[in-house]
Amino acid sequence: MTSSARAPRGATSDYRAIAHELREAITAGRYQPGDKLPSERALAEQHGAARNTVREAIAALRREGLVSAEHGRGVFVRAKPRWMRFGRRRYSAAMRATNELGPFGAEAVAQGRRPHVDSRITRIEAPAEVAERLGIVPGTLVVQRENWYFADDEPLQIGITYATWSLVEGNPLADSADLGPEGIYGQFAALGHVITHVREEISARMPTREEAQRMTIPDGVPVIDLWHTGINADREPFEVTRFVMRADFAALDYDMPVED
Amino acid sequence: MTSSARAPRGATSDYRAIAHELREAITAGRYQPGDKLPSERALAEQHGAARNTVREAIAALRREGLVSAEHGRGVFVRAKPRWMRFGRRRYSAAMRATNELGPFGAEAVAQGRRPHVDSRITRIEAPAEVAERLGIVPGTLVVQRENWYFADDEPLQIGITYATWSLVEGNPLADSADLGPEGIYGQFAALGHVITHVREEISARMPTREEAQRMTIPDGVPVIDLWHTGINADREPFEVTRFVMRADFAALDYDMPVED
DNA sequence: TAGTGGTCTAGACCACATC
DNA sequence: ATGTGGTCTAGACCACTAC
Repeated sequence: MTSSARAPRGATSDYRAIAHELREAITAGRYQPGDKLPSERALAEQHGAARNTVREAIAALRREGLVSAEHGRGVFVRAKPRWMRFGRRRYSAAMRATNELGPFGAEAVAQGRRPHVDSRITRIEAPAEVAERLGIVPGTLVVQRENWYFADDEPLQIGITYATWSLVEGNPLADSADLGPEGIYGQFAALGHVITHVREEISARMPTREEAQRMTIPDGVPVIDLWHTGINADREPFEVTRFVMRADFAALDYDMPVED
Repeated sequence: MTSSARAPRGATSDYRAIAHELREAITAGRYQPGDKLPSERALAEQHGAARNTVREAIAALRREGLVSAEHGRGVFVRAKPRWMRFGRRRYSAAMRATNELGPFGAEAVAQGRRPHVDSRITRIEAPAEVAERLGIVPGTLVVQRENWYFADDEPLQIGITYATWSLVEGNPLADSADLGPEGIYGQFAALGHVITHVREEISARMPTREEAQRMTIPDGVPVIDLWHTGINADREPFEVTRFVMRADFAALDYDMPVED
């Protein structure tokens, strides 16, 4: 690599070559998930490069989500996580009746992880994005139920549910974390809103700085940003939930008829 | 910033402060989409920092997708793109009958962009991921129809469709880019497979290095990775398509009944 | 030719993890 | 105390764009 200052660059570069070598070693299995890479200083010496150049290579691998740096410990090969899959059936009555943990808990347990949900319930004025989907005027009072979903104490997903205050007032939906065995859709059903359709608007993006911090999202991992609207038998929306999920553990799996 | 070498770091750092200032200027509108930021050297002088430190700040903004660097020209504020939305109805008979452009073309035209599709049709042995979804043995001959979708000559999406060779042999599906006015599902219908259900498996991830190059994906933009399976009236899968879409322009929008 | 971003060097000190 | 990654400096040359 000492030739780099003289040789033409462009198609290639030292840091790319180093990244390529490490990437290949990882995909070939010479470094296993969880393994520690040599230190930046060691790699620099091995390649006859400056430490900054090695850092460029590692930065590239981090962007790709292949490795993860831990301050003071080292750079580690990321494990390929198993995915939790969420689908249409999570809203069905059958799911509600048979499953006390909810779809998140069920998925987590199936993967041998310990689920745990934190809730924070407040009353706010509906933001535009919520009002639009609920068909109400922005500023109308709504309940906001913010749920953080953890697996083994690692926050993997946030879901913030909104419904008009006038609908939920007096119901556990308005102030209680415990919604009983039939969960959120059981309570809405008791209020006369049986979920029959859902609308799911899905996009993906990089996490905001705040999301990355609060959810401890590793480098190079996008989030799935999902707006979910619950719709009743009269085709009226009665509930909106925004999910933000780490894309490296979550996937969506829908099967649906082409026509209604 | 000259104090940085002496002041404790941790909660903050020079490059973070510079990134913060630029980020705020962008979100406040002092830099508009398309505007050029000051050069790295100018920013370094303004902040009394080394150029590398400014580059760290810009790297952070690039990861967030806020700015885009162009070699030899400068660093520019990225425009917030409008999204194309793809939903369930793209598979409906009504859509097929009324729309010659297909869902991609329709969306592009609606946004005032010029659509264009490149196709490459080959015959291959089914990869495991395809075979699994089609319910066939890996290695079975399948047609592979690789479509590149462009808007204003910018590649935004790839869709690779697979179907068993024995099914499509002799049909335009086997070798022709032109599938007639009713498109791909019209041809499958003619072969006795009317699409009645779809399964859509959705995940998001950073693009591979190759995808980023071939699709010219800017920094900090993830892709939506979608496996679509077409299912006929007998509940048999007959077609699989893998879509890879730039997440900064594509979104998915499904509405569906909770029960069949 | 001038100005831009891209890459690289050879150091330095700080903050964190581990023993 | 040692080793790790995190941040920073003050330079240098290369590659690309625009004039």
